[in-house]
Amino acid sequence: MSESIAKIEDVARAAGVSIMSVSRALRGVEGVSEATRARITVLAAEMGYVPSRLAGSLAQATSNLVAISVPTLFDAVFAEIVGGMRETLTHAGLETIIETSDYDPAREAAWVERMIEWSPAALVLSGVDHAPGASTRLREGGVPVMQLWDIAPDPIDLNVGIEHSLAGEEMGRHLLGLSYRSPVYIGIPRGRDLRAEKRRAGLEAAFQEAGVTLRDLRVDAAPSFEAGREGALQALKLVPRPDVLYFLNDHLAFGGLMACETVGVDVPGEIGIAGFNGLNINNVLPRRLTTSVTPRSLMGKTAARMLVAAIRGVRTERRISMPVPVESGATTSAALTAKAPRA
Amino acid sequence: MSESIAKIEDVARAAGVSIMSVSRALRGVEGVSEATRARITVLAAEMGYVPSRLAGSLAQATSNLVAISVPTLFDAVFAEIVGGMRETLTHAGLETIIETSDYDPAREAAWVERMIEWSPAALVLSGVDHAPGASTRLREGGVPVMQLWDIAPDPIDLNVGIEHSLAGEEMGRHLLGLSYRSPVYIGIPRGRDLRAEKRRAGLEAAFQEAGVTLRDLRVDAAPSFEAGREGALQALKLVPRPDVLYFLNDHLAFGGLMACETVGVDVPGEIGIAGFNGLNINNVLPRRLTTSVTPRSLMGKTAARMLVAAIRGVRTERRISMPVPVESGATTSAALTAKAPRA
DNA sequence: GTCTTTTTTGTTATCGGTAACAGTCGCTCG
DNA sequence: CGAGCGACTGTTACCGATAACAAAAAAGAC
Repeated sequence: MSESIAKIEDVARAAGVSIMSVSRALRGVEGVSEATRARITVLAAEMGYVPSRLAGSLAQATSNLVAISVPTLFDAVFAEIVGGMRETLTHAGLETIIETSDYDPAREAAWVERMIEWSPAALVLSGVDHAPGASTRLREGGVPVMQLWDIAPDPIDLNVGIEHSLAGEEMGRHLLGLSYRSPVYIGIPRGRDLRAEKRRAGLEAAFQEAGVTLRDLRVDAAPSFEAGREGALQALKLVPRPDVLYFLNDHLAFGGLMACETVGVDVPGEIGIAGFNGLNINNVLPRRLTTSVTPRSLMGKTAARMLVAAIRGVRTERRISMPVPVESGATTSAALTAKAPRA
Repeated sequence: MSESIAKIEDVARAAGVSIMSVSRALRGVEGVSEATRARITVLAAEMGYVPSRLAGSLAQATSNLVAISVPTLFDAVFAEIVGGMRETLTHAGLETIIETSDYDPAREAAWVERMIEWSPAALVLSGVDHAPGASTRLREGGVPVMQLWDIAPDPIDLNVGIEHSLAGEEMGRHLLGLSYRSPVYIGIPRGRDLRAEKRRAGLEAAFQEAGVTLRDLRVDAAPSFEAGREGALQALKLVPRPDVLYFLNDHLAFGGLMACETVGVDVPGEIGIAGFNGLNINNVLPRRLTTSVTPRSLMGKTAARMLVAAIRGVRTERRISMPVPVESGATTSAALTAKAPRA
């Protein structure tokens, strides 16, 4: 009970020293003899002394908080990115505070405002498309900012990610190479997931170059299994019937794959399926998804390292674009005969 | 540039009032005329004034931080629980700070120590089994504590969750009712996921009552799809061959289901499969998993509401145990003939 | 029109630490 | 043997707000 009220002053009095000595001793800062440091450390532990981060951070005008904003945690992708960051950050003595913006730039902007009030050690945003106010605010603040998951032409500060349009393009070329000529993109309504739109655009560009038109199918739902299932069911009814479906991501692709299985459409015999991310669900599927493999954990780890460096005043590279190789699975195939566009 | 240094004093000077008036005006607290409040608000916005939470929280001896510890975010289950909490908490003006303990009580305990330094508004822990030190520390602090996901006989403070042993028991009875007599539990090594162990124990108890012995199969891997796949492959080689597999959770169960499909074992014709959680992946599977449906989002929401009440000094119920109904899917069936134990 | 009340505004002390500077003390060095 | 130096330890002045109380101004009461 007396524990909860022990403050640095009490420890100082008990040890017969000034509070500065206690402060120095407990922080592991130079300027105290080992003898007194030991005495103080023991005493502090005995008294159950808990230093106040609030006071400490206030005095030092900066905290050890790293604020991270992700669209959602339901998606394993962001969980993995955050997971990749955490280890490095925790190791560096940084605390992480997480926000889910639900793909809403306004929410993200509001969060930025709130976070700045905490004098964070750094801010991490997902993507590079922010509400106008947020970017301005971030550029002028002295806080290190990391933009993750996407690549910006002129990042606010630090930037680690992948070129989504390029990933889409490469997948497009890959599918073209497999002779697909009637592709359909299946995603959620325009503007919700901007990175997905970039991939779609890349895919479209690749196909367009070969004179092939990409059709669009939007399902108004959360970007998960069910949306993919729904999208696939609708796509199968399209006339002319598509020969390949490019899903927003692996979750949707999996839902689509299951839908095909349910209604008895052979994959890749009758139709091809491609996703995005290379989730680990792929490791157990009887038929691996064709997908682009994103380096999620590595991305997080790299970003965290850069941040720690930046926080410590060391400036490293500012912008890292990571490759997103296409992984050819068993849900697409070049062996099809009926692949000429029937349009 | 001057923006980043504007402090309450500057706003006060600019508005020609004392800093207390500014403080009151901006916090929406009583004690300022609407006229001056309006003037101050505008001025503060113009000057880009950002109040310091560090200073504010220090002065008020409490912050608006709610610290949440979950084993992992990779598991959609915890993402959903946290998601359920967030909305309510954010709405109440509370910030959430998340830790992943990776199922390690020592890490959780260390985190508790670190978090207390922030004078959080509340602490949320997953499960009810903590390192001895942590519990003590938490009981004596004046901070509201919520234990989530599991039910404790004597919670530290607040407690919302499900009875895992009961969930296991009910599944056991359900499987018994379907005439299964040679069950195998597939999980990760003992002691890693304590809730899973309780479910297993419940299942075992139910079967034991009918004179049936439960066999154990442990896969030393992360509790995900792959572990289930691996476990199922091993289980299929057991002699006598099991007639039903109870997986640690739906992730593993799905991996197991896929493994069976891959090697051509008919489910539920040759073997039954049951999981735990009722994940949404179930909504797209051609063959729905038999599972126990956990109220994850509701659990989070309920917990958040109780916490907000507690933080505001209102005491509500302290302990809520939620039901976990068995959902009979298409991966188990009573129609089997070869279900007599061959042991 | 004077005396209360009530509302609005300001003052002072404090929250729990840390930075920067100022002593102290014991030794080494010339 | 006193100056000079390095290793400790202490003092003072904040960090940027809020609580509690005090004072001044406005609104009512009679």
